[in-house]
Amino acid sequence: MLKRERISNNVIRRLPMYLRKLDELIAQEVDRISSNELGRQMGLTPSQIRQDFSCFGEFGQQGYGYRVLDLREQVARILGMNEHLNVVIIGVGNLGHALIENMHFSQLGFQITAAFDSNPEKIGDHISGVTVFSSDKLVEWLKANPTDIAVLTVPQNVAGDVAKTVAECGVRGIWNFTNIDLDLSNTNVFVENIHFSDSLLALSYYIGDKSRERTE
Amino acid sequence: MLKRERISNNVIRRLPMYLRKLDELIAQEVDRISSNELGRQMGLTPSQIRQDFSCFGEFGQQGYGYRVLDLREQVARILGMNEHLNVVIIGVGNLGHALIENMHFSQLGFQITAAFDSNPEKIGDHISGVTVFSSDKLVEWLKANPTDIAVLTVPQNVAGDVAKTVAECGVRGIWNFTNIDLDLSNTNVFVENIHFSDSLLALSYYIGDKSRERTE
DNA sequence: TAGATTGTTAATCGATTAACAATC
DNA sequence: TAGATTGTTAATCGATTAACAATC
Repeated sequence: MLKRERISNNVIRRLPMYLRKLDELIAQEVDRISSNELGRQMGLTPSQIRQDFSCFGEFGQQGYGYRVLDLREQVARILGMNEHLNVVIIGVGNLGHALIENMHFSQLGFQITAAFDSNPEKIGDHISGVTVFSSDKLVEWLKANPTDIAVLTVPQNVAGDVAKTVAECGVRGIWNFTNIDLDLSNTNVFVENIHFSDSLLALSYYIGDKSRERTE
Repeated sequence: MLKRERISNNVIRRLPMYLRKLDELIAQEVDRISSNELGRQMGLTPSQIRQDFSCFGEFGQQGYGYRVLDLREQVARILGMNEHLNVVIIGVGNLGHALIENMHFSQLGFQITAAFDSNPEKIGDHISGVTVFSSDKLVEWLKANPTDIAVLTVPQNVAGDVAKTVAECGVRGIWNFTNIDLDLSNTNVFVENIHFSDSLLALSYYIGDKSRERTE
């Protein structure tokens, strides 16, 4: 029954994992799959899988399971992959460059509409079809071209200011690759962080000698 | 009381956040802080903070709070930042390059000992003091130089093989930047994933029109 | 129809929050 | 000493798992 409850973050974070697995199954030309088999392959319980999907609707068929193509389409839709969200890249250093070249934004349903950098040598460059503009033009450009997502791949020391700026220009989300926690609590902008060092330190913890946990 | 229970992933993932905040407080020359004030600044409850730290020992003082420097040192130790873990970078494309140049591995307590790439033009390069070797030398090199962490910034199509190789050579952790889920379930290697597209899709969900959640 | 598998409700498990005695 | 704040135990909340009637 379609309850309209708030969906937990844990569920949302599993959706892209389902998407990846479903794409894999499609590549293997698997037509249908049960929650049982999907759970086995993904290391989740069948219960959890059925609970997760049931947050969004009834995508399966009793006695049959889920049609892989249909389910994939539903997950993609829920994640907003059909909305052609506009993305700008701010900061075209190695990382910004890497994202433009290697992330398949368009395959995921996004369009990179522009990139910005403050280095005069980079302005006018075209990277995988994306034009690099001067950072000076950022505000003007955003006002003329409503943008959904700003990718923040700038140096730490300017991250806070740039975030504030793009928030004021009406972007709805910031994909933050800097290692600082942006404070945009007084705005409606959603911030998604990729904190590399947090991830590395967690890895470090997990491979560490567990005896170091306790001083005793 | 020092129970030796398994510490939950949620707690571990908060440790690097504490570290960042504590470094910030140190920069502001704050000497002591209560769980109350720390919670206010980080958006956590004081209870959670005290619970988190009490997993590892007794780091505070009743009636006083926590000494910022001491607490920072404890968190750093728990995360393994005093262990000088050895890191190799495999794949020196834009992303590998970006990590070598911009992540301050040594500040976090890691040493990058080598980088590897299959492109002959890159071999012999020095990036921020790190030498790029031929991928052909990887196995030989790892056998001669025990290595804790392999950073996987290679193209997707070789990721699985490279992961298997480094696992066999005895690395303890893989920092996986490819968009595939490595299957190393039959090894002791811990895999930490940075799945860019999962993160972007979650962002997309959260800025999306919530009415799209339900078909009805 | 019989078997399989969903969607959903109920039970369990774990994580967060609250409360408070211990103590600096 | 009195006030503040911890570390820890108990209570609550939420997420996962199990069970099962509905149904394809």
